[in-house]
Amino acid sequence: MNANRDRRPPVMADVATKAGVSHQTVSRVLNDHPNVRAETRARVLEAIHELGYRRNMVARALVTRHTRTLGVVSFDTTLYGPASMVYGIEQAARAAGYFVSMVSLKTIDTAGVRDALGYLAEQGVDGIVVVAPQRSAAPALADAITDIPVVAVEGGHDGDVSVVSVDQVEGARLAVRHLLDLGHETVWHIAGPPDWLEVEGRREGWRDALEGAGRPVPEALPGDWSPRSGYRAGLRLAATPGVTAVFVANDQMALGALRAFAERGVRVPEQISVVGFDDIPESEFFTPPLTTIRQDFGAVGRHSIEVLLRRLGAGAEWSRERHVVPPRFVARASTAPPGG
Amino acid sequence: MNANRDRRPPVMADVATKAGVSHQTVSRVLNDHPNVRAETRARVLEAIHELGYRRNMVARALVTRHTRTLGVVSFDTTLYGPASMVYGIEQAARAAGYFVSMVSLKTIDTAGVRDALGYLAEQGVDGIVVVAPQRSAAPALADAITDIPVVAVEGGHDGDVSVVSVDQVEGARLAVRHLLDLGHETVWHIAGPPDWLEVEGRREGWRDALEGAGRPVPEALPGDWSPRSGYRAGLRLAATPGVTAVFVANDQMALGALRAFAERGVRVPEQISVVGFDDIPESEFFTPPLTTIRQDFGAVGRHSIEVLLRRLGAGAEWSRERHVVPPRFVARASTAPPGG
DNA sequence: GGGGGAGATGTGAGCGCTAACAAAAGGGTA
DNA sequence: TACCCTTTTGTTAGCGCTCACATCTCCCCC
Repeated sequence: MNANRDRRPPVMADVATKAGVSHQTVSRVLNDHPNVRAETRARVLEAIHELGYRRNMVARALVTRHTRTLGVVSFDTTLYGPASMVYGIEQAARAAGYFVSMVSLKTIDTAGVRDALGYLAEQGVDGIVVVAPQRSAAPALADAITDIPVVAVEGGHDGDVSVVSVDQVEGARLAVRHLLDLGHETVWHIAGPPDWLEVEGRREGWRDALEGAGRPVPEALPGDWSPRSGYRAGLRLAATPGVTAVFVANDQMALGALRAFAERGVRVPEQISVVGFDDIPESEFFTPPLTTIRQDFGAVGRHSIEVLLRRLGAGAEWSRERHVVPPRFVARASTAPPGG
Repeated sequence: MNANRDRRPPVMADVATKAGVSHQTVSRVLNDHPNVRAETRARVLEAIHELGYRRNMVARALVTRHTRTLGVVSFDTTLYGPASMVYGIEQAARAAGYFVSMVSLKTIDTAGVRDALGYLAEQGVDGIVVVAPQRSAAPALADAITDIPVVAVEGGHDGDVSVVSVDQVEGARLAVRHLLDLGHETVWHIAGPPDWLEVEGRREGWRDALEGAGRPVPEALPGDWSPRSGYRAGLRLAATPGVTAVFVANDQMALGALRAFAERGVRVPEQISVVGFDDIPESEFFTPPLTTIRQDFGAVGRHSIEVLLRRLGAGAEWSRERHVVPPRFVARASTAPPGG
C-alpha cells in the first residue's frame, strides 16, 4: 500500500507518471483548475493517494512568490492578553487559509522587533502582525521592511502601519464613571508598567473621566501587571485614609489588591470598591467577583487579519487603517456605593 | 541610499554583480564558508548592505531540503498550561536557530491533529511538537507522517513518537501525601475533563496515595478545568459532611472551589484544606493563597526541543525517548491540619 | 464538410538558491 | 624551474513547482 519506501518523498512528476499525464495536469488538479476532465482528475487523485504524495509548498512558494504564511511577533505570550490576541490572530489567519509563524519576544525593544521582522521577511511571510503594546516597539515598526505589509495590534500609530486596538481610554472611562455614578468622591488608580500604550490609555481615560466630573485626581500607584505589584499597591491604599474606590489597570493586579485589602481587614466592596481591566476567566471567581472591563481579544485578532489581508489584496493602493474595538463594562460584586 | 526602488527585491545575482564576484561567492559569504578572502568578503557584505539584500530562505529551503522551521500543534493556547508550553517551546526553538509555525486547535480530535500534521508537512517543517494532552490525539500521532520527526508533549506513548511530560502521578501523590501528613483522614478530588491524560494521571496519583495509606477513596467530582466547574464542585463538597481536604486538578477550579466555600461560610484552611495543581501566577494571591503543585513548563518546552533536535541530527538510527519532568510541591496557606 | 473556437493536455523555461565540480591563483619544496 | 598542493573563485546543474504558451481534440454550425 505505501510505495514510499524510497529515500525521497514522491514529487509531482511521480504522480504524473503513475497517472499517465503530465506534471502540469497534476498541478492543475491540485490547484482546482477548471479545465481538467473529471476522469483525468480522478486518475490523478488516485495516484496522489496511492503514492501518499504531498505537495511541496516550498517549491510552490518559490515561484508564486508568496507563502500563505503570516508572521506574528508578540511579547510574552504567557500573559493572558497577548496569549488571547495571538490565539485570535492564529484562528482568523487559518480560517483565511494562512499559516502563522510565531516569534515571541522576551522583551520588546527596538532591536528585538527589528530582528524579528527581518527574520520573518527572510522566511518570506506575506504579511506580519505585530502585537506591540509597548511604546519602544514603535520606532522599529516605523522603518519596518517596506515591502511587507505590517499591522500593529495595540501599537502606536507611527509610520505606514495600520493599527487595530481596543479603546483603552474609553474602557477606563467606563470604569471610572461607574464608580463615580455609585457616588464615590474620586477614584484611585493602580497603573501598569510605564512604556505600555495600554497603560497610558487607561491612565488617560481615568484622569479624563475624573477631570470631566470635576473631581480631584490622586496620584497613580505604580504596578507591573503582576499580582504581586497589585498587592503592594493595595497595601499602600489600605493604609491611605479616604480611599473608597480603585480602578486597577488589569485583573491580575486587582487580585493582588483584593488580597492586600483582605489581609488588612478592608472589606470589598463595603469599604473599598475595585474595578479591574481585561476580564480574565478567573475574575468572576475572585473574592469578591471582580467588576471589570472586558476586552474582546478575539475580535482584535480577527480585525487585524482582515486589515492585513485587505492590504495584501490591495497591492499598491492601500491606505493606513485604524480599527478600534470597543471595550465592555462587566458588573460584578466588587463595587458598591461608598460606605457599603 | 536605497537602490531597491525597483519592483522586485534584490537577489543574490544583483549582489554578485555589484561586488564584482560570482553569485556563488556571495552564497559562501552568507554561509560563512571559510575559504573566502577577507577583502572579498568585505566587498560582498558592503554590496549586501547597500542593496538591502535579504536572502530568500524559500529558495534556500528548496535545495537544502530543510526549512529550519518546526511545527507546533497545540490545543487552546488561551489556557495557562498550553500557553506556557508553547512559549517554552518557541523560546527553545529560536535559541536553537529554528522558527516555529503554529497551529492552535479548538478541539483535539483525531482528524484535527491529522490535518494539522498534514499542513505542517506540506510546509516542509523539519520536525513537529504536538502538545497533545488528550487521549484522542494519540491515534493521529500513531500513524503520523513517517518521514517527519514528531515529539509529543503531555501525550500518550503510542507509535514512534517520543514523549516529554510532567510527572502528573507524582504531582498528585505529593499533594495527597501532604494532606494526609497534616492528619486528614482522606482527601476528596475535583477532577478535570475526561479524556485528558493529565486528568488520568492526577486521578491515579490521588487514588494511589490514598490506597497506599489505606484510606477510603471518595468518588471524584467532575470538572472541566474552568473556575465555574470548580465552583459547582465546591458547592457540592460544602454540602457534604465530613469533607476536610480536597485535591483539585488545577488552580482555576481550585479558585472556583475557594469561592464556593467562601459563599457557604466554610473557612479555608480551618474547615477544609485545598491543594491545586499548576501554580499559575495568580495562585499566590488567592484567598487564601493556594497550596499547589508547580509544573515547570519552560523545562518541558526545552526538553521537547532537545529531543526533537537530537532526533533531527540522528537521521535514521534514533530511538523513542521518554522524558519526565518532576513537579514541585508549593506550600501556601490553603492547607492546615483538620479542625483548624 | 470544413473552419473556428472552446476545452483538455503537454512543453519549456525559470523562480533564487546551494552542491559539486572545474579552474585559476598562489607558495613551498626538490 | 617544474611540480604539487592548498586556497580562492567561477561554472553548471538542478531542487519541485507554476506560468505562459503550444498543441491537440472534439464538437458545433453555417
